[in-house]
Amino acid sequence: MDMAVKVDRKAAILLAAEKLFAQRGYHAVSIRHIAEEAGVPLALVGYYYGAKSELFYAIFAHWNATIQERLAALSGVMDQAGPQRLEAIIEAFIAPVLRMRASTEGEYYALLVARELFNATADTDHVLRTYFDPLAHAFIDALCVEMPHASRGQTAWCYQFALGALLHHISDTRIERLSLGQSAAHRADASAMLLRFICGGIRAAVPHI
Amino acid sequence: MDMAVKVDRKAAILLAAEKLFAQRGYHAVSIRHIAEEAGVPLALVGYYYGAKSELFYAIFAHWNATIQERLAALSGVMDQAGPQRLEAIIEAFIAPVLRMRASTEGEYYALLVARELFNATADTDHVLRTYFDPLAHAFIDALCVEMPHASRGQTAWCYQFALGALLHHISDTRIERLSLGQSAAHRADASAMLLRFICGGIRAAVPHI
DNA sequence: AAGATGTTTGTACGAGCGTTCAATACGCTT
DNA sequence: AAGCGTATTGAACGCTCGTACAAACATCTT
Repeated sequence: MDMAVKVDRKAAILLAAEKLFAQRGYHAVSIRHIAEEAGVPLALVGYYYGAKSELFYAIFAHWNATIQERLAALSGVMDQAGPQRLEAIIEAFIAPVLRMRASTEGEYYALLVARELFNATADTDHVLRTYFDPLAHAFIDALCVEMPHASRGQTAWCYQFALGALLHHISDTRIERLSLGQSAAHRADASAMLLRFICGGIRAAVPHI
Repeated sequence: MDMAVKVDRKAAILLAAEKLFAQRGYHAVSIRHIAEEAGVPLALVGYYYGAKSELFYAIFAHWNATIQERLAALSGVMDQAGPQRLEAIIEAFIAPVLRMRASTEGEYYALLVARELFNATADTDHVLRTYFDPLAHAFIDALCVEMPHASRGQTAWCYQFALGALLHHISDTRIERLSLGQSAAHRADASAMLLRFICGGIRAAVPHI
């Protein structure tokens, strides 16, 4: 007669870890804090995920499918050529991230990625290399195909510039007060602006033929 | 007869804190670690700087003069108009940071700023508002003057995109392996590329008249 | 010589950390 | 009912953390 649904406590722990790691950073969050957020006893965290670092890795392993989707979307774009293909490539680069950031399920994962991709330390280097280097290489490859006159060094720089703009946009908390409250009217346009910013930036950064 | 020079241990502590905070993040660094890096006993850190958070604040207070210099350089640029003034504004925005990142004195401070400006948490919010919001407002103001057809919301977005590209470039550690070793030949051009990227991005992001 | 002022140090405290483990409760097949 | 593998729990371990403090030392004025 208990109306309470059987909740997946293992998933609740992962979700709580995602949220807290994203908000405060790995080292600022304790396992006790995660357990409290998830509503489970302390020892259950270790029971399911082992050490704290393994819990951290489990978050990225859990979302790995979304990276595969992004790779698939990119190769779909590269199958056909066209005058606006750079826009399509960048769209495939930023749209899934922005969508995830706006969703309730992936909100904190997107924030966490922005955090950890940006501040690469010795701890997070493994995650970066395993999950995100392939993605980066795929997009840089695409840029090289799209702009044959550019060297890989140049396209790699462009990718990093674009990634920086995207990630900072993802984890931004200042736009409201920097725009003196006038950004709310344009928030819906932010994705389109970012797309134009990155494409225009790339075209201006690489010397034309 | 001691040949050892009298070293400024207070400065050594600040320098060590700068380096370690920049490399590993505030919460991952202990005061004992800082003391060891500076070559002083543990208690001396607290004697000079008080609590750990105050040591953190002291770093930004110490470098505050460089922010004033950046503000002065910007207002110097805004004094005269011209067709390439956007380039001059962005140059005033990124050049001091890149120069500082390349120097031996300011290397870790630049890294630390990139870290903490990006990952704004409750801890660092005070630093962000006190030292870097005025700088951001000044550059957004300049962008509004340069592009009167754009709203402040739009220029604020542009500023954030540009800041993201700059900060990620500052703290980048992946470019070497992402470019398959071909970036070294272009590293000297990185500043110029970033300048063109940001200016081209801004011009493409905001609708023309 | 004596004292005052600022530096330096070893040490200790309480709190919180990650991790472990034996003990218990549960859900299922036999 | 008994057995068994999984889930769950409270308690404890050893350790490191930030911070405080009194004692020792240096330097300089009186």
